[in-house]
Amino acid sequence: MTGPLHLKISADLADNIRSGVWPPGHRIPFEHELTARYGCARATAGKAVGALVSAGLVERRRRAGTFVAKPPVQAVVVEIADIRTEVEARGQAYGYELIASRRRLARASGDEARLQAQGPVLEIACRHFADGRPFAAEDRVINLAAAPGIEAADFAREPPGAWLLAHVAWSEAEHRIAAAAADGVLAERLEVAQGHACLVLTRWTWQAGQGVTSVRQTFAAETYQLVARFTPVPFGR
Amino acid sequence: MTGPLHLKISADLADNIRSGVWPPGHRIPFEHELTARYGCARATAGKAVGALVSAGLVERRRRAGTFVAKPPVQAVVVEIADIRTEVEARGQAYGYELIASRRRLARASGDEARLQAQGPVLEIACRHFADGRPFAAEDRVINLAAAPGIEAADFAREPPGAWLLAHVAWSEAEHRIAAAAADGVLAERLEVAQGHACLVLTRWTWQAGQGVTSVRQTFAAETYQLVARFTPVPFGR
DNA sequence: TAGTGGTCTAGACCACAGC
DNA sequence: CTGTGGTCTAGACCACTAG
Repeated sequence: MTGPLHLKISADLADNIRSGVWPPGHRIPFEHELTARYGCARATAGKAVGALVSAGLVERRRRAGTFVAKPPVQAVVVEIADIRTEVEARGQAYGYELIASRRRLARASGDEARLQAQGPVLEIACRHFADGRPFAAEDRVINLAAAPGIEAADFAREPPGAWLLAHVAWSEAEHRIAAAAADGVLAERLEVAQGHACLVLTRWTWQAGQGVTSVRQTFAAETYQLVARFTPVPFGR
Repeated sequence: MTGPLHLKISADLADNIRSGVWPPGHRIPFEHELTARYGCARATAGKAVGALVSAGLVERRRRAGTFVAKPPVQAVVVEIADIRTEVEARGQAYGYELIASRRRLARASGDEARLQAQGPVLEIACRHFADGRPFAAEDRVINLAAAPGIEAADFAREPPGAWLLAHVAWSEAEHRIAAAAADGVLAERLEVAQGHACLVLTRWTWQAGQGVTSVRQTFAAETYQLVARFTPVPFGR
C-alpha cells in the first residue's frame, strides 16, 4: 500500500473489521496508539478513523474509545442513472420521443401535489427507447417559476430531464420505487399487455425549498432493474 | 450557528450552492481565502471543504481551485429496513411463518450462484405478515460454512434475517430491485392473483469475500414501496 | 477525575495541473 | 513556472463521560 498514510491506516483498520477479527462492539486502538504504531501525528490517525466513521464502520464514544459498529444492511446506495446514460451503458442506441406537452396551472392532486407549486406548470409525456424498443415511459410536471429559461427549450428534441440537469442548480430530491400493473395508456406506450408488471420510479425535486419537478418513469419489468452495491468499506486494497 | 467552526464554514458554503448563488461550475473561495475570512487555520478550512467533497457537492482541482459540482441526481440512499422494523414502523403487528427449511448442497444456478458457495447450505422459505395479512414472501439460501452456530437457531420462531444480522459480522452486499409478475407459488403465498405485479428485492451478502446468504423478498405492489430521500447537503441550519 | 475524542493552530513540504 | 490542493506535524485546549 503506497500513497497517503491516512489511507493505509484506514485500510488496515477496515481489514480487521471486514475480516471479522474485530467483531461489532470491539474497541479499536486508541488514536494515540495509532500515532505510536504508525509514527504519525494524531491528526493523521484521527483522519483515518474519521473516514471509517463517515463510512459507518465505527462509532466514537468519548472517554471510552472507538468501537466497531453493527452492520446496517439497510443503508444502500442506489445509482439511479440518467436514462440516456443507462441505455448507452448497455451498448444500446438511445432514442427519445415527445408524446405531449402542454402548459396549465398546477394542481393539488396527484404526484405534483408534493411539489406544492402554484401557478403555471409544464406537463410533459414522453418515451425513451433502447435500440428502437420502448424502454421507459415518462410523465413529468415542471414548475415554470422554478425553471427560468425553460421556454427556450425544445422538448421535441431534448428530454426534459437532460435540460433540467443542465439548467437547474443543486437540489434536494425524494424518490419512490414501486411496482405497478400497467394501465391502458402505459401498456400502449411500453408496448406490453395491460396489467403487465412494471417498475415505477417517482422523483420529486426541490431547489431552495421550491418545487421544481415531479416525474414518474415506468419500465416494463423485464427491461430494467436497479442495482445497488453496498460497499461499506471503500478502503480495500 | 454555534458549534465547530468547520461546520459553520460548510454550512455557509452549502447555502450558497443550494440556493443557486453559486451555480454548477462556479469556483468557490480558495482555502486560503477561507482562512482569511473566518480567521482560521488552513486545516479547518480544508476540513470544511472536504466535507462538501464527501457529500459530492464540490470537486477539487489542483492548481485551479474547488468548483461546484453538477447535481448528480443518480446517487440515492435507499433505506432497506429489516422487514419487522418496517412493519412495526407502520403501526402494524408483525407476524412470521416458516414455510420450509432444508439442508442441501449449494448449486451453481439461480440466485445463489453469485455466492459461489460450495458445500452444504440451508434453504429457507418463509413469510412475513402485517396485521395478519401476507406482507412479504422470502426465499433464502444460507451458506453454512459462513454461518457458524446456525444449527442452534430455530427458524420456526425467528426469521433468518434477524438471526444473521445478530450473528454475522461486517459484510458486503449487493441488491437488485425489480418488478415481476407473481407466479403460482408466489401468488399463493402473498394471497394475490397469478400475474399480479410485485416488487422484488434480491440481496447477496458476503463476509470477507465468502458468500453468506442470498435472499429474495417479494412484496405485492400495493403493500410496499421504497422511499429514498436525497439530501445532498446535511449542512443546513 | 482522568483520559478519551473533538477541535484547532501555525506552520511545513510535496505533487501536479494550469498558466 | 506558480499556486493550488494534499498531506502531515507537534503541539494545544476543550467537552464530555466512563469509572
